[in-house]
Amino acid sequence: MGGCGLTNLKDIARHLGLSPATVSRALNGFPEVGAKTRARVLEASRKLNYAPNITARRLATGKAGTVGMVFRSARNLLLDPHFVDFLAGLSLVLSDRQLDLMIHVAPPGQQLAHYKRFMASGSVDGMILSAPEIDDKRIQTLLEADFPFAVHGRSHDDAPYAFYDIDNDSAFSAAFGLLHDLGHRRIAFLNGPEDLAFARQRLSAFNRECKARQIHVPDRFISHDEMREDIGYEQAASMLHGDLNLRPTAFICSSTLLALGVMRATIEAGLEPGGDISIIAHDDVLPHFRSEHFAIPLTVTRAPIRDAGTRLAQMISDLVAGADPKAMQYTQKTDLIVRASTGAVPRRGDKPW
Amino acid sequence: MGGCGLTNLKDIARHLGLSPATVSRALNGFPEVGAKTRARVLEASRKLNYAPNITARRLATGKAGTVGMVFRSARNLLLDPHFVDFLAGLSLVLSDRQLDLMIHVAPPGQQLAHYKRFMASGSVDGMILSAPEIDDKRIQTLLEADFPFAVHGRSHDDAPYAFYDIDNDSAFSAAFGLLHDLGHRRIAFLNGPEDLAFARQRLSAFNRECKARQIHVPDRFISHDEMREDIGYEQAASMLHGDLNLRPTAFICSSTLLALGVMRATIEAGLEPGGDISIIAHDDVLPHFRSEHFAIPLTVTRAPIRDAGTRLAQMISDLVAGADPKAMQYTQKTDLIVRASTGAVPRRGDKPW
DNA sequence: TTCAATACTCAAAGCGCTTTGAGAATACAT
DNA sequence: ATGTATTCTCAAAGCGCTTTGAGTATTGAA
Repeated sequence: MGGCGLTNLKDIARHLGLSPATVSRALNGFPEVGAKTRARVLEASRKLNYAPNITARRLATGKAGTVGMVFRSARNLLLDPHFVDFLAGLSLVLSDRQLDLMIHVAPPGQQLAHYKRFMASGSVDGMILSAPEIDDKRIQTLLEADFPFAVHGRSHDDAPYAFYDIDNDSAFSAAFGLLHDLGHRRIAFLNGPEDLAFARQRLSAFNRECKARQIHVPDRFISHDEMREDIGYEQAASMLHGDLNLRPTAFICSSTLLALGVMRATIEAGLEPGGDISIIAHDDVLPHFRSEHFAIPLTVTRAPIRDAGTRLAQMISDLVAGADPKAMQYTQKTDLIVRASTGAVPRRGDKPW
Repeated sequence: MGGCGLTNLKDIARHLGLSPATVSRALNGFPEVGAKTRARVLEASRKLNYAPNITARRLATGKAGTVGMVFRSARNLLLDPHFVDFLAGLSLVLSDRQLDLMIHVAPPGQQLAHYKRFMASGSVDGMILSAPEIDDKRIQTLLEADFPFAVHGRSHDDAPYAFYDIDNDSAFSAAFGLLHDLGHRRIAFLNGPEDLAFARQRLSAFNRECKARQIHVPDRFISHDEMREDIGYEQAASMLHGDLNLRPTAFICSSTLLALGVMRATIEAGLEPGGDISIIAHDDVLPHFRSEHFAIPLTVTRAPIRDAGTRLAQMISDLVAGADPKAMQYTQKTDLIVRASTGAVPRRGDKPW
C-alpha cells in the first residue's frame, strides 16, 4: 500500500462489497447514494480509521487545497516579527475553510523564482503575497498567468487585484499633523526599506505634509532600512548628535520597533521622550509586546496586523473558488492613539536648545 | 490540461517524439538515457517552460516532499514570537533540501487532531513538533504510528526520538547560581506554561538549586503563564507589592519578554533593575529585539532559537530519508552572559528595605 | 557473419482518488 | 402485466507522473 495511510478507499469498498465510486460518493455527500448505504460507509470509514489520500484527491480534482506564501527575509534571513500575528489570523481562517498553508522563506532576490515554482508545480492553487515592492515583478507574473492571489499591501493605487492594505496615507498625515499641531517643525522620519510599496506610500504622505506646511526636512532626517530596534537606535543617535538647533524634535517611525530604538537613543542622549523629543510610530499591534507598555507609552497610529491575516485568508479562499479579484480590495483606516511619547515642542531656554 | 501547469511531461514527449518514460528518466538524471537525448529533453523542457506536476509526482512516488508543523497558539490564538526566527532557520535548510513546509496553527486542545490529519492524509512525510508537553499525546501517537518526526525540546529525559533541546537544567542552575553568589536569597521565578516540558525542566532545576542551597521560596514567588511582557509586569508588580522584607530581590524569567515586564514593574515600583532588583532571563535571541539593547542590558542565559530551526530541519530531512531517530538527539549548552540587570543584593539601609 | 554484451527507448501498469455514462433494482402508475 | 420514472450502484476512464520489464539498436568480440 504505497507509503501512506493505512486504509484506502478501495479497502473500504471491498470490505463493504461496494464499488469505490459509491464509497467516494457516500463520503463526499453526493445525493445519489442511499441513506443506509451512506450510513454503512460512514460507519466503516470511521471504524477503519480511513482518511482520504490528499495527494490522490488533488491529482483527481486538479485542486491543491493549498495556498502558498513566500515570506520576504532580509539578506541575513531575518523574518519580520509582525508576521507572527499575521500568520495567526491567516491560518485560523484558512483551516476553517479547509485550506492548507504552504510557506517558503526567501530573500528579496529569490522571491520571483519561488513564486514561479509554486505556480508551475501546481502545489498551490492560490498565493498570498506580502511586502509588495513599487513595481513588483511577482505581481506582474501572477497577473499575467491569471493565477489567483491576494496582496497584503498594494504596489500602487488602483491596483487591479485583490488586496488588503492599511491607509498609510492618512495614517502618516495624521501623525505628521499631530506633531505639527504640537509645534514641531524639525521632524525626522524613520521608514522601512525603500523598495517596499508601503514605505513609498508613507514617504509621499510625509513629503506632501511637509510641502503643504512649508517645512523643509533635510535628507539626513529621513532614513530607509529594516525596521529593527537597533536600526532605530543608530539612526536616532546619529540624528540627535549634531548641533542643538539642527536636531529633530520629533520622530515619526514606520514601526514600534524603530520607535523603541529611538527611545533608547533619546534617553542615552540625556533627553526625555515625550518631553524633549516626541515619538510617534505606526503600530501593527504585536500582542506579545505592546506599545502602551513601553517605559514611556508610545503614541501610535494603529491597525492590527492580524486583521490583515484574517481578511486575506477570506479573500484568497474566495478567489480560488472563482471570485472576482477586483471586487476584493480593502483599505483599512488606522486609529490615532495619543500617549505620553508625544508632547508640545520644548521652548528654547527650558532645555539646552 | 487539467487545472495546472501549461506543459506536461507527455507534451514534451510528443513534441520530441519520445516516450514519457524516456523524458522522465532524462529529467530525473537516470543513467540509462543517452547524452544527446538528455540534452534535447532538457532543452525542450526549458523552452516549453515545463515544471513537473508536484501532485502527480507525489502520488507516483508515494513521497510528499513536504514536512508539516503545527504551531501551538494560546487560547486567544497568540503565536509565540520566538517562532519567527525558528522558522527562518527551518525554512532555509528545508528549501535547500527540496522539502516544502506546510504549517497549521492550532490551540492546545486541537493539536492532536491536526497531527492525525497530517499523518493519515499523506500530505506530509515527516513532522516537526514544538512545545512538547510533559506526557505528550502527540508524541505517543507519532511514535506508535512510526511516523518520522523531530521535536523541538523533549518531553522527558532519554526520549526515544529525534530532538533538539537546549540544556535547560544547566542554564537555570547557572542563573540561580549567579544570583545566589551575588547574595540573593529571595528569588522569584517567572516560568512558561506549566504543561510544557521545558517549563517543567526549568522548574526542577530551580527547585533543586533551592534545596541544595537550603533556600525556601514561597509559592507566590513562582508563576507559570504565557511568556508575555504584560504577564511579566503583572506578576512582578504583585510580587513587589508586599512587605519590604518579603519581596523578592531577584527574578529569574523563562523569557526576555517576561523580563521586560519585570523591568517595567520594577521601575514603576521606584526600584532600580540591576541595583535593587536583579533580573536574569533565558534568551532565545530575537534578532529584531535584543536583550543587550534593553534600557538596562539584560543578563541572560542564551541559546539562539534559529539554531534549533536549522538543526531540526536537517534532522527531519534525514529522518524522512530513513535515518535512525535515536541517533539524532542533540542538547545544546547555553551561554551565561552577565550584563547590567544583575548585581549584588542591596544591603539593608542603603535602600528602603 | 554471428553471438553476446551494451546502450538506449518504449509500452504499460500503477499511485488512490473522482467522475462520467450506463446499468440494475426498486417503485409507481397504468 | 407492462412501461416509465426514480433510486441506487458500478465499471472504467482518467489526473500526470514514475517505474518495471521488455524490446530494439548499436557496438565489440569471436
